[in-house]
Amino acid sequence: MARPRKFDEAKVKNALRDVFWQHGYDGASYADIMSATGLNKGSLYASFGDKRALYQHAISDYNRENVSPGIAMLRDNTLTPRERLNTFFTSLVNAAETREGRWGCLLCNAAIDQAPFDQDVEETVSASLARIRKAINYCVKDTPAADKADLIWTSYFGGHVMVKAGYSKAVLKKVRTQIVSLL
Amino acid sequence: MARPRKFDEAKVKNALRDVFWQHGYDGASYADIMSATGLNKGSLYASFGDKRALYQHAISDYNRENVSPGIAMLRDNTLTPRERLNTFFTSLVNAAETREGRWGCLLCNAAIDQAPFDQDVEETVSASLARIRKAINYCVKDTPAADKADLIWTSYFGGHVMVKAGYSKAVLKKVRTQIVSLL
DNA sequence: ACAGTACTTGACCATTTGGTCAACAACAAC
DNA sequence: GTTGTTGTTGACCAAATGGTCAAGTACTGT
Repeated sequence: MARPRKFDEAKVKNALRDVFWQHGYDGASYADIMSATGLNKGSLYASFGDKRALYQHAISDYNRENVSPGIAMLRDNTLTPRERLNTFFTSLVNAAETREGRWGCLLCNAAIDQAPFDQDVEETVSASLARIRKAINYCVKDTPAADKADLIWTSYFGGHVMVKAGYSKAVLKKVRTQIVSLL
Repeated sequence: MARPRKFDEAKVKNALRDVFWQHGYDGASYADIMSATGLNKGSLYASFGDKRALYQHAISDYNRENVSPGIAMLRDNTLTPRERLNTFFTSLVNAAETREGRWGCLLCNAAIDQAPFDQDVEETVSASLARIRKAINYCVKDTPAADKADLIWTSYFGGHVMVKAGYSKAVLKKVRTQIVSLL
């Protein structure tokens, strides 16, 4: 059954996600991708397809490893809605002070620089945003903020724009406080 | 005193702003820029500088022509705060259904795809975001939403992410309703 | 040991990228 | 009309881009 793969697929996918997360689609060249994954173009093409396909893999990976845990937390009934929202927006506060944080949110980045030019990306991204929207809705549905779910939702992504713009932790903390005070 | 310029500087700057607004920094090639402005590289270099400088001009133009009027409106005391916020978020609703609207917000786009890699862009963009923040603060300072200004602020930019992701008018209308209901 | 198969490598390709420059053109001052 | 200055043009460049492929390699099954 032929020569086995030399690389760890999960690690390569993580590396792929990180490169695109950090540099965006246009900003990530094959030079970047190759050095991040440790594979060269031939192998990448054989295993995953062209650059667009690599990007899609990156988004899928982000959904699985970064988005889904957040959604699960928002739906975790062992915590109060307030605790859940607080945790959710704390990830934003922390983003403002870590190196990875400055990468922002891959969904947000993809929405802005690729969704208008690639229908597959648009669909994947908006589906994922919709999942988050529903999770927030679920989280606040029995609270005084039940009718403000979409406001909370958009504000989360707006916060990621602020992180990318270089705003400090303090500003994001204010946003978190104001969100939590809704319920 | 020598040969006069053949082009209308204001028109060229508008064209410049639109190209970068629509395609982003990396996405806009000189081919795009030349056909949009009607000038060729030599003239662009002589008049404005390199590509980075062109981008800076685009952001300045956006600030002057697109951001400042909104800020003036938010500070217009002849309107009620509710009217002002409603108008501000209506621009978001309208964005969701026009072609230009799908370009999103240039500040938002610049924050995401260039701010982390270009300190000048970061400074220009975050200064502009700060102006908007102050205007919203001013607008709501004597209302029940006085302590929710930053929430309104981030939510506005989050809304632009949704527009880019392809969300319909209906969703943005919900956000607007929820914002206005804060005061 | 051999053959078959799948993975890996790096050289190679056409195209596009941002950027430069020498030649030319159009005006103002005299 | 001549001169000096500035604007415009398009050919040109090196570097980088995404993508391909023939050759070599490492494993499995027999």
